[in-house]
Amino acid sequence: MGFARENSAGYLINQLARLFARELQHHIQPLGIVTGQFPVLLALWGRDGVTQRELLAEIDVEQATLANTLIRMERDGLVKRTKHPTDARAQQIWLTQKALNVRDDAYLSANQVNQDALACLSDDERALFIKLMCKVIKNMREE
Amino acid sequence: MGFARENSAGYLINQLARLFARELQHHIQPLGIVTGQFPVLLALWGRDGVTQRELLAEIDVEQATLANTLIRMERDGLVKRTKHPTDARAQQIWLTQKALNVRDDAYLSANQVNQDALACLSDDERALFIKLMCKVIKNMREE
DNA sequence: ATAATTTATATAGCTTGCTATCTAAACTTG
DNA sequence: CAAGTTTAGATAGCAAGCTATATAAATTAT
Repeated sequence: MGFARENSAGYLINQLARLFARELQHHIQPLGIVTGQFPVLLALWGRDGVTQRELLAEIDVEQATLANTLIRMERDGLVKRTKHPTDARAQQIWLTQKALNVRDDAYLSANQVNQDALACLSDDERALFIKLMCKVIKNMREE
Repeated sequence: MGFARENSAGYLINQLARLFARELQHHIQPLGIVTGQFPVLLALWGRDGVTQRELLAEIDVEQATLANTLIRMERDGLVKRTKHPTDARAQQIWLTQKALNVRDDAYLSANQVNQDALACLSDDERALFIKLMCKVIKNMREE
């Protein structure tokens, strides 16, 4: 019995995730945003004015992680929060102009990173790679 | 121009990495080890008594990350460090009996997690998935 | 042999993620 | 309506990663 890193899905995925994160970081740093803010921005670019809970439903992180990310995003001038009109516990989260301004460049960056990373694959391989990842994610979520 | 999370390699890989880490965490927690220690243990189970620099050469993290991981491993009774006989700057890193004892169970855990995660794939798909990941990693390392 | 450089490791300070727990408001229910 | 429960968010505290910088020993070069 042994364990070979080069054939361990978990090991490889960890490597990949860090390589992607680093690459994206380099691309979006000039925009004044960081990787952890990306999924939040994606959701809010779709629709803002939502509560933290509604936002959470669209993002695959724990509530505490999102809460902390929002604190940093507010600090960085990416979102503003207002009291919810009817629920005193809740808040509404709004994008600032700064966050709206970087939207297109952020999309471009993310697409570029994905494209460069997968440039070594054929079209078929790329599609298959995505498909396999989705399959495994689904499987692991069900476990 | 848009951006679809479900088709973004980076997004999916981040998801996957977190799912794998969480799963492995659950499996190895009873052994008294945590995920970040795994690569270090793998290397040291192969050969211990090495310096931090030699260890670093086998592990894909930054020097500072390894240094901090070693501090926690020492705290957790997994490694001991002795002065290097001829180089006063360096140290030699040794596994404790505790670390040696969990080796087989740790291998089993990691293999189990990989197997469960990829259980939804056929043998061909599994092999291909691993191959594609290696290819992309290699590509990203070269960039 | 001294000065300059490189090497081995540590430390500071940050982000992103996690679990667990707290507070306060809003519901539910007897 | 008061008591109990659920919900919305915040907070504490940790791990694992990063970059940047510090320190001290070793090596190289003058």
